[in-house]
Parts: sequence; C-alpha cells; structure tokens
Amino acid sequence: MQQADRKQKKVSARRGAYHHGDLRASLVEATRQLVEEKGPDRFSVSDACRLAGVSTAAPYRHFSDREEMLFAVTMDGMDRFYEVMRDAVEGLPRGSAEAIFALGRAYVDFAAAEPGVFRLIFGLAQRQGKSDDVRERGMRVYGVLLDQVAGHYGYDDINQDVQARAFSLWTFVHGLSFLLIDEKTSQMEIDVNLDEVIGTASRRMLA
Amino acid sequence: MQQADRKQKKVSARRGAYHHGDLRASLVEATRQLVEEKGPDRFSVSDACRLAGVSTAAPYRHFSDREEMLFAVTMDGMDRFYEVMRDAVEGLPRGSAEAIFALGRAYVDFAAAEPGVFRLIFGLAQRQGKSDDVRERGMRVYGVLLDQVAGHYGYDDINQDVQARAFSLWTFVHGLSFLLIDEKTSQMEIDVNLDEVIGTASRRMLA
DNA sequence: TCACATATGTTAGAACTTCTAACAATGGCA
DNA sequence: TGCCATTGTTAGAAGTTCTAACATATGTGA
Repeated sequence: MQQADRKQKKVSARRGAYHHGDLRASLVEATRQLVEEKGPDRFSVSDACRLAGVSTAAPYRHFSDREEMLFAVTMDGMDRFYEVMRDAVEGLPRGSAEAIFALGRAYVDFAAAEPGVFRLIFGLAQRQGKSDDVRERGMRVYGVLLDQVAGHYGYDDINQDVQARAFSLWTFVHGLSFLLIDEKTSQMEIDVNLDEVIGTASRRMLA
Repeated sequence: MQQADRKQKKVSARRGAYHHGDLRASLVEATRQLVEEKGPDRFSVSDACRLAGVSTAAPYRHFSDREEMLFAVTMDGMDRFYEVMRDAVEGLPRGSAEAIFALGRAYVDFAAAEPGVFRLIFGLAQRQGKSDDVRERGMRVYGVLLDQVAGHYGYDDINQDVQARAFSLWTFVHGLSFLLIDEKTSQMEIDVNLDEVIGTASRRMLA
C-alpha cells in the first residue's frame, strides 16, 4: 500500500506549524481526490491548496506546474494499477482462462473505481507520454497480460501470435472501460453483464 | 457536407462590418479547429475569439458559456460521424463481413482523423450526456452497426444475441481508437496493422 | 549550543481566464 | 423613414496559474 491514509479527509498537517510535514504527499493526495471528484480537466491547483490548507504558491516548491501535479498522481496511479493487475492473477494457474479473465475484470474494475486516474493514465500521458516513467510503468502492466497470454499457449517467450492476441484483449477491455465510465452504456440503454461480456470476448479472442 | 468551407483559414467575415455575417458558425468552426489543435481541455474561448476576429464577449450572444461552444462542436461532430458510418456501408451487402469490417475501419479512421472531436463525443458528452440531442445522435450511429449485425445473421429485428455481438464490436473498435489516438501503441512499441486487427477481431466476434 | 544556509512556507501581484453589464451600431420591418 | 431587436463593443469583476520577494523553520558544522 503506497497510499496508507487514503481515507483521511483532512490531509495530515501538524496544526499551527509553519512547515507542513509532508506537503508534497498531501498535495498529491488532494490532487487525486479532486481529479476523481471533478475530472482531470476541472482540477485546479487552488482547489488542491484549499484542501491541503496552504497558500496557492506553496505547491510550486514541490512541482514545477499544475501539469506536474497531475503527473505525480498519474505515476502513483500506474503503480497501483500494476499492483491490482498483479494481484488479480495471483494464485491462479499461469495462462489459465480464469487468470486471463481475472485480468480483464481487474482492468475494468480499476477504471470504474478510479475513472479520474484512469483517464489521467490514458489521456494525460499524451502530454508527458514520451517520459520513460510512463513507458516503463506501461510496459510493466502490459507485461502481466503478455505473460498470461503466452502461458495460455504454453510459450515462454512473447511471439507474434501472443502479441496480437494480447493486444486484442487489451483493446477490448480498454474500450469497455471507457464506454462504462463515459456512461455510454447507460445512455444507449445497453445493459452490460461484465462477467459475461469479458468472459465471452476473452474466450473468442483466445480461440 | 455540413461544413462546406472546412479549409478556410480565416473564417468568413465581411471586412469592416460591425456585424459579422454568421458569427455563430464561425465560432463553431474556430472551436473545432482549436479542439483539434490543442485538445478539448486546452481550448479557450479567447483563442476562438482571436481566430474569428471578434471581442471575447461576442460568443456570449450565441452561446451561454464555453461548455455550450464545445457542445455545438460535439453535435456537429456526431452528425458527421453518422454520415461517415452510413457511407462506409453504402453499396456493401447488408450484414456482410465486408460491411461490418468497413464500419469498424470507418470508426477508427474517424477517431484518427479527428481525435479532438472524437474525444469530445465520448468524453465531454459526460457533461451534457443526459441531453436528448446526444442520446438521439448516439442511437443513430449505433443503429447502423446494430442493423448490419442483425443482417449478418439474417434477422430483421435486434435480438439479444445481436445486441451482445454489436456491443462487443463497438467495445473493440472503441478501445482500439483510444489506444491509437492516445499513442499507447507507439509508446508500447506495438505495431498495429489496422486491417488485420479489425478483420480478425470482427471475424471472431461474429463467429 | 549557536549561527546560519537551505528548505519550505507566506503575501503581493502580473498575466491570463470566463463571463456580465452597460453601451453602440446595424439592419429589417411597420 | 424611424424604431427597436439583434449582435457587436469596451470595461471590469472574480477566478486561474505562476513568479518574486520576503519570512520562518530545520538541521548541520564550528
């Protein structure tokens, strides 16, 4: 757990202290909270300052600009995203249909649980996308899927076929995630049974 | 074609005239242009005004706020999106694998050609998503797919199975579109042959 | 232990936003 | 022709990001 005190409303601040304790962490957490509340584009530095209880100039001791605050939340989000994916397959036989289904389900669940961060990971990274931090973390997450798909066919390496099938699976759960969090499904009055949709799709992709 | 003069740089303005001609249309076009250039979140009313050559207060005679300007672009975009989808299957046998492939390809192509508008359609609509304008247009686009999938199995109505398969196809091309425009594919060094990816997936979904 | 350099807060303010109010020009219609 | 609704303008309020100049803790070496 990297975010030990996720639940706290007011972020730790030794009351009355001129210096804050760990303002950087507090601001990251405030930013994350606001990104979920209002969406990544509606997030404002001032709001984060109000939440953390500091002046609007304070963040600039820790971040070069607004973008970098969002970036910090994105990196933290990608780390947690990885943990979620890794945990999803833990204990399941490598390459089993079960494991691959669990990955898909975990992907969509993460998006649904943290749509703001999810959007940040896939949208904002556009901005900072060339950074190695992003690429590395992305690879780490995708690696979990690649490994499972390879395992499914009894391969130990990532060959052409594995890549194609893994990418198809990714594409599918990615689209599903966005349609859900953008509320297109409810808008179009499509009722989605996640287990069924993901199960069917992954079976077909792997066949 | 609803956007007759897409290519013009400076939007029509009878030079020297106090009144502008059709400022509303000019602003919509300026907004669309800027949304593509900078992304929907970075778009600013002031920029649009500069582009259209009017004062920053002028838009408020035609739109209630910034959001409504983006909304206008979104609605126009959805109309064009529909036309693109409709045109994609024109001349192809209803329900043929060819037609369904063409739909998928047109979907992704639209996203790639107008990522800003595409994002607007699926992201912003969040904000104005409950509006009937959005829902109607959405249904109209989705209807094209539903009809083709129904045709594929020789149905005339949209039954459970058709819905499930159509939704799977949608999900897939939707995810593919976002991964492409968010540059995740290049970032992860995945090279994508669109025809192959879409072809394989749609074959599997329909099987 | 003190003294001061560095880290990390603050306030003030510049430059930019969105949006409103009050004013002005235009053009269509009675 | 003259009036007035429409659609522009300028001025400015309130809020934004970010910088500069100032202030206060903190911790390290003398």
